[in-house]
Amino acid sequence: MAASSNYILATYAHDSNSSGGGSASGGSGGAAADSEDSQVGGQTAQGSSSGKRRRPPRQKINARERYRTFNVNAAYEALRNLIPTEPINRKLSKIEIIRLAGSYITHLNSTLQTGTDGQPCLLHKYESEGPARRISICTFCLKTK
DNA sequence: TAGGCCATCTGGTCCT
DNA sequence: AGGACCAGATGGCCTA
Repeated sequence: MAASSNYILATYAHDSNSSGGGSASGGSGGAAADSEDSQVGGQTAQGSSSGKRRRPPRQKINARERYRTFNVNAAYEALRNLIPTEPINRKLSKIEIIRLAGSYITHLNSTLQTGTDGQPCLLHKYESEGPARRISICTFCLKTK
């Protein structure tokens, strides 16, 4: 990740102050990289009789979007670092990060409410709802210490 | 090989 | 007008 972050910052800086040229397409990735596609007119263009309608150049916009995505990923990483897992460096997908963060917050809240760290979620649910109709298992309650 | 996950591009919309 | 944000499309990588 570190390498790619440098890459993103570099390409963002580059694309921001240069207008032309370099294809910024990194290794992976999808659609037509910042190419001449940013000037479309031509053949399939809608209508215009005199042809050659130029779209605004996309390089700068694409670079901004990459930089924005980079920041989003940095936030995911920061959030991920707050979630205890076993093993500690286990790879989590983005959706897992969000879901686990939610249940971890719930777990911490239950710990605060009950004043115990021994299966607080179960206890909290019991205290607030009476005898539970459904037993829900909290991942973080099950963790061995 | 199918499915999940991800990065990137792109066009649209909203905001400053 | 330009930037931020978002969602859809696309294609690559990885794993079961």
